[in-house]
Amino acid sequence: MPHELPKAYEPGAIEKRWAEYWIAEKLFHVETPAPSRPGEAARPVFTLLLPPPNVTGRLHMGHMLNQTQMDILVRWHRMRGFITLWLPGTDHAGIATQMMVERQLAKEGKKRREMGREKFIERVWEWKREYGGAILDQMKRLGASVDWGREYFTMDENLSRAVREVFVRLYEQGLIYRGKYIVNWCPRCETAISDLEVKHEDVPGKLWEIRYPVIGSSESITVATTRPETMLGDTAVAVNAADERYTHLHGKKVLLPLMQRQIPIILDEIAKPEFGTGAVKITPAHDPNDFEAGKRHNLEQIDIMDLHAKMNENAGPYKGLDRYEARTAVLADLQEQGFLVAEKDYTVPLGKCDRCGTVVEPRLSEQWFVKIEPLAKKAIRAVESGEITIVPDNYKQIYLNWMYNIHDWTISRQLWWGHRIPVWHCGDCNEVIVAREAPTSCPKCGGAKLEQDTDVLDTWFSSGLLPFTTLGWPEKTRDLEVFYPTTLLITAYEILFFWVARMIMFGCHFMEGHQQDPAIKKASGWEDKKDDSVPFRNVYIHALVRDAERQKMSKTKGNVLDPLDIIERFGTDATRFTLAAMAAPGTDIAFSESRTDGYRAFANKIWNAARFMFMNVDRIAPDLRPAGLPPKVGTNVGAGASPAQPAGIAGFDARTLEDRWILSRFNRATRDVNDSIETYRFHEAANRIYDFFWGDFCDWYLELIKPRLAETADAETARAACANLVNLFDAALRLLHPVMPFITEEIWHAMYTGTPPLKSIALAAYPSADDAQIDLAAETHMSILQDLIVSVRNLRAELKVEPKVKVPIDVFAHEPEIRKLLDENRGAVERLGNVDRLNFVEGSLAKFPGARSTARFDVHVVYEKKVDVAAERERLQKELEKIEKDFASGQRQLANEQFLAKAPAKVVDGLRTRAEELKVMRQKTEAKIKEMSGV
RNA sequence: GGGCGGUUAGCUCAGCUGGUUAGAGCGCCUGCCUUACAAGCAGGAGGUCGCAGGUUCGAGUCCUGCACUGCCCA
Repeated sequence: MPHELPKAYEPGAIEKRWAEYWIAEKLFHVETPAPSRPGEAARPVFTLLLPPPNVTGRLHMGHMLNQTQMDILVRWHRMRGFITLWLPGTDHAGIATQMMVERQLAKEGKKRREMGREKFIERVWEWKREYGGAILDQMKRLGASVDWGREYFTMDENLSRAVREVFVRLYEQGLIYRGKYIVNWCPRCETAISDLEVKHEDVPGKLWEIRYPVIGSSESITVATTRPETMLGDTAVAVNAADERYTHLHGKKVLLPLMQRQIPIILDEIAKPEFGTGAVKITPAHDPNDFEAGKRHNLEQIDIMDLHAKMNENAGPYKGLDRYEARTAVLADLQEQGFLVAEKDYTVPLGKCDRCGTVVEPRLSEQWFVKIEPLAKKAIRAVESGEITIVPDNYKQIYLNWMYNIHDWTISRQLWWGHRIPVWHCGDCNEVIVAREAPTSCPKCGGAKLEQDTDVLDTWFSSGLLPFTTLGWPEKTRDLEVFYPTTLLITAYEILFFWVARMIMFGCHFMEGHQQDPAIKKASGWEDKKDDSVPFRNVYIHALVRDAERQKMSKTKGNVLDPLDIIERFGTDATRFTLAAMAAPGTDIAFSESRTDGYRAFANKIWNAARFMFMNVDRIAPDLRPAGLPPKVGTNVGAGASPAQPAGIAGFDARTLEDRWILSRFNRATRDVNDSIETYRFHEAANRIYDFFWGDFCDWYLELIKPRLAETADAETARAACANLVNLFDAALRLLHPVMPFITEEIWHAMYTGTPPLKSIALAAYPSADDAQIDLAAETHMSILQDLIVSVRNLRAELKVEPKVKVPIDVFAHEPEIRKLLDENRGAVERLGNVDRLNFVEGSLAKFPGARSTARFDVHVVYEKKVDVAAERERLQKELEKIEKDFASGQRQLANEQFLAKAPAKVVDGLRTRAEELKVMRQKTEAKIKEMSGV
């Protein structure tokens, strides 16, 4: 069957088709492996949890980068014979989802509270069923080779049960408590949020100084504040005991303006003498520091706002005003009554809700907290001891710093959508009942008036459990034995604390004592790890994707790139390749479409190389198939498959210089690519493949073997060359597959004309390097040959030889070996240099105009047209200067005894060789300049 | 205020543990529709590696200071 491939690569149709095929064939589904039988070797395991995107989310460039990197590693491991499990799922995203549905309701003129909790939640589920799969559908377009059969959602019943189990256990262990504290409150979302969900921002604002009259004195104390409205809730003024300005006022009281409340002057460290007037107002119910100070001094806590941040009855005449209206009113009244001393410009730090941008209000409220220190301790140890590795390693220090300074975690949210806290309150005796399942009566008083806590848990509370709950915890499952700890987590820096740190804390706590199946652990290379409680062995933090101007992408700036749009225009493979090629660890990616365009061209290049191959196969050997495919290497189903695979390229018959050369280059590239992927150096892997495929394979190898494939070549030669081409191409496709899965799949299937030995190239073996196929001599020789051809082309351009005119060349090579090499490959020189005939001469050609020299040869293009003497001399002069400079610096080093004594022999030898070459070059260049000056 | 990064070609970026001649893509210039590919081919120009010191036989790479710049935390 002849191969009919369109002239240009069109990714759209091909990619969609394969994405669907992979899912329909369940290629990436992993059955739980049974315990290995005695004598049977266990297969290594690679497990990866997909950071669950929000159900409300749409795919963005960050997801795409993340998933590209994960997919590269996953496909690479799978092709290397690992049992490779990649677990996909979505996160219920409490606040975001609730907001989304509320917005939808608002359009219908409905409100959440009028609707009632149950109906609202039902509505959210409806929403989820309808739209919740959107982001996963988008993922499918990326080709992510996840196990769709194991897809999870954080609100699934089994995961929810695990959440309750965790809550109850932590409570029983004294690690969850309830209390009235100052928390970050979002008045728009009407819920408490954790420290991490507050984004700090410095904005220009004012600092007001307010005078508080001292009772029984004509004096006043002036305090400074950026939030004058909170004075309504002041219950003290603090001064520093060491501040002599106020010594005489110790023990006195002030009269709070507007409220006419007598409040004490207290002595507390919170007042810093060097700051402002040295006196500060204390509002325990509206500021976290004041809250602490209030506790120290047993001050009254006067809450002056409601949950919408509007003034309540405690704010007296200001009741009903929103906090900013109240500020204006308070300032006006203070001014009028003569208490406002000054107003100064000031930079005010503001905390905003991460979700909705509303300014967060510190609010006194009753919340549930996780006592974090005991959990943090284990999580610190796991990273410090190296049981978990974080790459790049500067994030290790960032993680540890944060962990050392961690605060208790507010886990309750005043939302309806989420895991409802498994706590019931007895209406009769106020007993608090913490239970896995809803109790029917109060264990204390027997009453049946039980009401479940109205709060839900922070979404991160449940996602922090995923590494083990997705594998069946709290049951002791075989999945946990096999796949836990997961191998790797790849995620963005942004959620290092939100998610990564919490997974580590929960994992180390709840999986303490867990042991991975020893045979699998050993096979996977984790023998030296002691702790199997960790949620993952490695963490790789990937970079941020920015726009081409290095700006962070944001909706407000309008510079957000939609990956699907990019994919539409350039293809998924090209987009993946771009992200891979730009993903140097630790560096943000300035995504540029011109790069993607370049890699689309790369895909097209591959496509056309394939067309060339098929054109020849169809004519020369239609029955030809790649050789040496080992059976079922990457198959994911059960055990039995062997990761053993032949290294190098099977069935490659290296007959000529270019054969030996390309085989060597391929093995070298393979070795580098494997090393790079192993160490998350995706950019190196991508660039290495690119250079090999385009620079070596297409630019040189294909051109060099054309004569062997030509119609005039003899059948046996042609068939052998064709076989090499096919085997090499097959190996190159496998090498590239993890980065560009679609085009490689398409061509690979075409190579088998629709009847491949495996369902997918994704299940074929990944190439590994065979050192025996690395051939230094071939690489050196080839590089001399390339030098000669390039020199000839260069001279032709310089002499302005008509493109179609073939010219004779003279070549001088003083080494017989080089002469032999060039003689044997004269055909290549003649064809690729557009040379009429290559003649060897006995003397140096360096002095001729229209000649080029290297240390190994001189070449002269015989052409009547005169060179531009002035230009040529200028060029040579420049070249000579460079040679002199290099030579001089080399000589200086070689004359230095310290250098000879201390530098490694390899470096010294290299320099000596180089010096010899430079000497020759200098001589030749000088001769030529001299000759030209004489003309 | 504390911490972490960045500064290399016109643009966007590589350059790992210091070691021979600092690379790529895009852009630019010149010439080519050479029967796989004009999304291509061939050739070319373009860099005092932010500045100043220091360590070293040797520094784009390590150290110190400075300048500019970005991010995170409080």
